[in-house]
Amino acid sequence: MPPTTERSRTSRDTDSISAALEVVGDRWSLLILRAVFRGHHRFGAIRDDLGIATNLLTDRLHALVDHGILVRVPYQDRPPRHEYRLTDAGRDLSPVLISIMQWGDRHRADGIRPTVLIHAECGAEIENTTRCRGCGQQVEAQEISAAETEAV
Amino acid sequence: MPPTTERSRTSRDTDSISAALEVVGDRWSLLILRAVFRGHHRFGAIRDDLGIATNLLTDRLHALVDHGILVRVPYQDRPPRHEYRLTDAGRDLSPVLISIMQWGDRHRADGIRPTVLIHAECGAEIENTTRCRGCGQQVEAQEISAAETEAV
DNA sequence: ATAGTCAGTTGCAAATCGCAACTGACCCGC
DNA sequence: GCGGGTCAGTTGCGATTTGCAACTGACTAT
Repeated sequence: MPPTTERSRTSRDTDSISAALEVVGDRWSLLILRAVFRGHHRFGAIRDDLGIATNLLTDRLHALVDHGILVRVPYQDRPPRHEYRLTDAGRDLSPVLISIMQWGDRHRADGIRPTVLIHAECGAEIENTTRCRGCGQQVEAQEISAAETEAV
Repeated sequence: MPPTTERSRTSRDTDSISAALEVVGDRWSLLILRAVFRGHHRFGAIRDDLGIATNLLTDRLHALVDHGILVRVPYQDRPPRHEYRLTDAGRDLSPVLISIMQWGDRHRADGIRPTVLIHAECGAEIENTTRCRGCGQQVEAQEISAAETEAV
């Protein structure tokens, strides 16, 4: 007999998008990570970059550390101070940030000029794409289906 | 004289990531879009897929329509009923969803098997990558810098 | 007439957010 | 050794947003 819960099971409980959004799906976490990607590693620098209330910043930083996205590394002893650095899992979020940025540039850019990312090693432009491993083509949402469910 | 505001300007006000997150940066919007991508186009279907409270679903759907991500199209007259379909801007969010999904599969998958997306036309696997337009290499976060700011 | 579906409203309690003020450990100049 | 400044937070509290549950209104089906 399958386990019976009070409420019927929804796909919210069982998939990786929801699991990811539990960690970075609030109003600040991705912005904090963006700040860290940009080189703001200290409490005050992130606060100044974002204008976030300090109690929220404290909470979010701790949560991101707990979830293994940031690490807190000391940079001086007296007084004890630390900075926040990305873990591998944190760095792996860069495609999320970049795809959001690209969408914003395309569909929300009201006079803001798009951010251009550069590959440090060769100076060319970086882009995020969703493509087919087989034919190499960039694919549109309509052409996507899932192995088990219907799409995405 | 430049316009003076009460609080100093932060990067939160001026970039496309924040602009995008204003639209899809809450706890439900991306999950709703995922449901629509999966083929749930009607109020009840989305509600059942997500287990979301109906007042919130009403709000979010209206907001997504207002922001041009969904359209409300009638599918019957008596009683008047509509379904929610993706606009081009909405479909362009698929890379965001896919990159989040891939991250979740890599870093949050506790026994959940990863979702595999298939290119309908050729049957091969779809993946989201961040790569350099010049050298074609897939790039890591460390290798990225921005044209004007420091990174991402 | 009665029940059921669908797409919401409405009311209200609980959780979260955001501002502002405050703390505590320390450094620096004098 | 005292006042002023920095840094990284806490604490208090009102405002906003969520989440649950009950209810409504337009219809269909039996």
